[in-house]
Amino acid sequence: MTKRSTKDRILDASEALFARDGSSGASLRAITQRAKVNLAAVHYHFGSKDYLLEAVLARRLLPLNAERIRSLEAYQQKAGRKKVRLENVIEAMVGPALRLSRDETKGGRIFMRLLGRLVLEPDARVQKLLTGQFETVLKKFEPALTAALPHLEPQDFFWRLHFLVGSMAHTMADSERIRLISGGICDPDDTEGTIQCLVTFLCGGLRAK
Amino acid sequence: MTKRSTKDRILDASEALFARDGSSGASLRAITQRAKVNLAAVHYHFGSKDYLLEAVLARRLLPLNAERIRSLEAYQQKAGRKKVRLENVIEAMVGPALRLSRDETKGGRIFMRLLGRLVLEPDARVQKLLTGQFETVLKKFEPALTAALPHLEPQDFFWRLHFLVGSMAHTMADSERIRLISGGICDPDDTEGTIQCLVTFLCGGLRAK
DNA sequence: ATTTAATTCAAACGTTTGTTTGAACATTCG
DNA sequence: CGAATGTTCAAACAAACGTTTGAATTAAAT
Repeated sequence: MTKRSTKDRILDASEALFARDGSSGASLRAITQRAKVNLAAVHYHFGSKDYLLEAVLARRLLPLNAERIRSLEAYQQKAGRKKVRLENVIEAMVGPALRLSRDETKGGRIFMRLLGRLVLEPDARVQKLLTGQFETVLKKFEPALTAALPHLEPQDFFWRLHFLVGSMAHTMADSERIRLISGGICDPDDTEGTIQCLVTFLCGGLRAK
Repeated sequence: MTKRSTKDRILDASEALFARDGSSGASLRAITQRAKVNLAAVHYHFGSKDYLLEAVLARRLLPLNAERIRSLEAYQQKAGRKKVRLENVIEAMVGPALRLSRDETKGGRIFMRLLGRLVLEPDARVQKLLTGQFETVLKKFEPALTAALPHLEPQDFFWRLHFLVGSMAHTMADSERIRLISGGICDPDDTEGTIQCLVTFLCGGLRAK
């Protein structure tokens, strides 16, 4: 067994503690202690606490969005000249994210909780990074979405996209509450079932009225 | 003009800074400075920083949930012996919350951002307070909801309720991003328009398939 | 093997943190 | 009035914070 590098151990520990305690609540001392690494290693490898947070985000966000786009393009190719079904567009958008959020080997659940917290953090650099990522994805998805929802006014279109993001983010970030409030009826560990349920809900909402 | 009491000034300042910087990011010194109050006043009036946070929450949550239940009961009375329409049940659930979130005189926008942040905070006391509040509301709404959605399996029912909470929370907490990503097309200050748009989307999703 | 560079480490830096203290001030009540 | 209670205040507390430093150690290159 070859043990993980210092950098990776710091990233893993940061992800976990940023998610649990928030970006200001998690201290570098707690992080380095968990990573079994010297305190100064953070500044040596990442420069500062802020840059460390950016690195934690980039490590997961870049592959995720690449996978979303890849998935959409696969559906587009399969559809050939016809337009992609709404269900498939939505699946390409929320499927990869939800699958990542449930993939423990990639720290998914933890990362998604962190992401959920950061959405409301007003730190300028973090916000720029997040909205930048979102716009990249949106630009790729917008044509397919409008094609699948031709009757929708622009105003309703963007609002419903906003609602979609809310449902998706909430489902990814908070996977245990649903088990609690449903009295165990719903199982968030059934990833594909959750995705299908979410896609159905979202398509119903997007097509409403 | 009669100026606000020390306690209220502390609550106002705490709400704003907890929302902006997080519960651990906001320092008591920043809070008391903003409130124009002595540092020790927090401990005198509230006991500790943690109890202060609880007080900030209780001040808004208790009236909000009372208003939700009041609104649902008004619809039930108007419906008489018939069951309440789904649109009205949802309006009673999300309407008061969204109206509060847009009511500047009650610090709504600020409070909702705080609420959005706290949902993912694992602090035990905060979590107990939040889920307790939610369960109180759910218990009142569940009969009306299942009556309006008779064909829905329990599993789908709870999942969709979960998605609903996500859309609602996201819309309440983050009122400026929608303006940004829509290029100004959507106006989050149009409270009633937003509510109607959200209700339509949610009912569409809840009734899907 | 010797030099050079990359990495780790313990220790300390100056701030800022939540909390406590005891005296000063204000208000209320007998 | 004076006693008593409620409230504010400046100052200090120890602890924890992010960051820096310079020497010790390891790895790579010559």
